[in-house]
Amino acid sequence: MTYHSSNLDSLFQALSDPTRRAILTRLAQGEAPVSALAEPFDMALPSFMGHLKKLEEGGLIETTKSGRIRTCALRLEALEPARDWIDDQREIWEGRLDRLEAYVTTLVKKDNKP
Amino acid sequence: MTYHSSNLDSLFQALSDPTRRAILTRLAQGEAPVSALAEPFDMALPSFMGHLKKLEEGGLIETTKSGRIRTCALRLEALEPARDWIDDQREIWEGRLDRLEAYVTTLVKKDNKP
DNA sequence: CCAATACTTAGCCTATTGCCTAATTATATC
DNA sequence: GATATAATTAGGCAATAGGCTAAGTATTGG
Repeated sequence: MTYHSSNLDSLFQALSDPTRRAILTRLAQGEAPVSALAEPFDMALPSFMGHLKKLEEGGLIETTKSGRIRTCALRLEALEPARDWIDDQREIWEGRLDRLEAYVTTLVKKDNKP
Repeated sequence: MTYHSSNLDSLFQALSDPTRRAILTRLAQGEAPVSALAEPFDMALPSFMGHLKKLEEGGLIETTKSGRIRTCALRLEALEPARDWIDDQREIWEGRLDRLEAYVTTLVKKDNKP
């Protein structure tokens, strides 16, 4: 059984921290340099950079450095695989119900045709 | 700034492991006892139980014990907050674009009415 | 009642996470 | 060219994660 899909690991992992989700929400309003991003957080800069690194590993942000300023931008499309996985679960679940329904229907038909 | 929302933490955390996602996918097809669930995984039972515990903490499964058998069932609705959070990000993003669009429209109007 | 079954608990191990401070490096700015 | 600014690197620390084995507790079937 192949139950690994490396992207979802780092993606969900990146989303599992409130600081990181807050960063994403901030970036959903527009890109920003590291220091401006970090400002609202009561955290040393290296710690904050660690979060940015996790977000980048998860593909959720993209950063570019120009001069001494590194600018961070959201990569919204990176959320798609997460959303898709969640939707897939519902589909499997609903598939299950459909099958159960089909099965029950079969039983009823048998009952009505003895 | 309140950037904490404890549920999403444990929810995304629970989803960040391939073994746990595989368990959920299995459960989307129907509930199952622990040992049957564990069978496909090359892992000691206590380790596997650790994953079940994480899933339960994230609200993703519900377990009930009857006799010596513990049955696990998926709680699909627990995925909603994750899905909602993801959708919210897109909305914020789109809101940002709308505002930009409105701004550009304003500029154009100004240009056309000197 | 005895043994097999199905978990549970306890304890140990290594790697990762999340946070820190201090020191460096690389630009700007005066 | 000296100094401030923006980020980075290095290293340390406690807690959590994810795995293990071994031993313990209920239940159930013979």
